[in-house]
Amino acid sequence: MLARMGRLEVKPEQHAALVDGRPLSLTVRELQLLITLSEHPQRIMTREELFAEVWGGRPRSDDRSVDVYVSRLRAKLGAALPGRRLIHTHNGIGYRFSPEG
Amino acid sequence: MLARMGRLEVKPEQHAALVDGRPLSLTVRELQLLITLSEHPQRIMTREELFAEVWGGRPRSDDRSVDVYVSRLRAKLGAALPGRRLIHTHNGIGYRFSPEG
DNA sequence: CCAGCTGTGAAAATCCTGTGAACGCAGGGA
DNA sequence: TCCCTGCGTTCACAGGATTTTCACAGCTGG
Repeated sequence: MLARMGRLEVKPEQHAALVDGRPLSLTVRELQLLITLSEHPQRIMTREELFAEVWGGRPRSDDRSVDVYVSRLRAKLGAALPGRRLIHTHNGIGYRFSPEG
Repeated sequence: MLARMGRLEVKPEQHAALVDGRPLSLTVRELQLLITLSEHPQRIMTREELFAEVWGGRPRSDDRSVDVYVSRLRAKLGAALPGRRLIHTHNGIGYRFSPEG
């Protein structure tokens, strides 16, 4: 379970995510979220699915944790890979990880 | 309930429609409409039928929602599949989804 | 005590939806 | 031919819904 997509590498067993070989400084939650997303490339994942994988259980109906962590993750990915948008929003549904454009 | 027609794939349970494996960015309504149409290929569906499936209930007599969303859907499908017309108009009746030409 | 992580609330930004109206097009009749 | 009519297509917009981002307080480990 190791993934390389372009300049990004995700290594769950090493608790690491690398860009051009350099580790991103992600928190545990951010890394779990990135791992979860990257394990299902091009697939639209609902908030419920993401929450279940990263936090466990079901989110409160008004829980915004997933959104907040997607935002934080985007900020760090965006800093390391300017001009790329790896995580796409699907309004009313959830998020999709797209390693290639 | 999964449908593949040529380069187009409709996956209701994943809230997704793919062209060549890439998700179209459709809104919920657009996707519901595409799902409904694609579940009845080659069949002419009236506005009333489409409205009932996508919006629920009956449309006002002068409601243009179906037409507007067919137009929006065509625009996005046309962008992903140039030169193809998947949704045909049947004047005075409704619309027909035709995956093959 | 300090530094960093976490989740929550709320404001700001963005997107979706339905509606009215304008536009285009084809057919019929004068 | 020209005008009118009916119908479908598309544009524009306002209101509402959803997402993004920020700030903050609690917590933890050093």
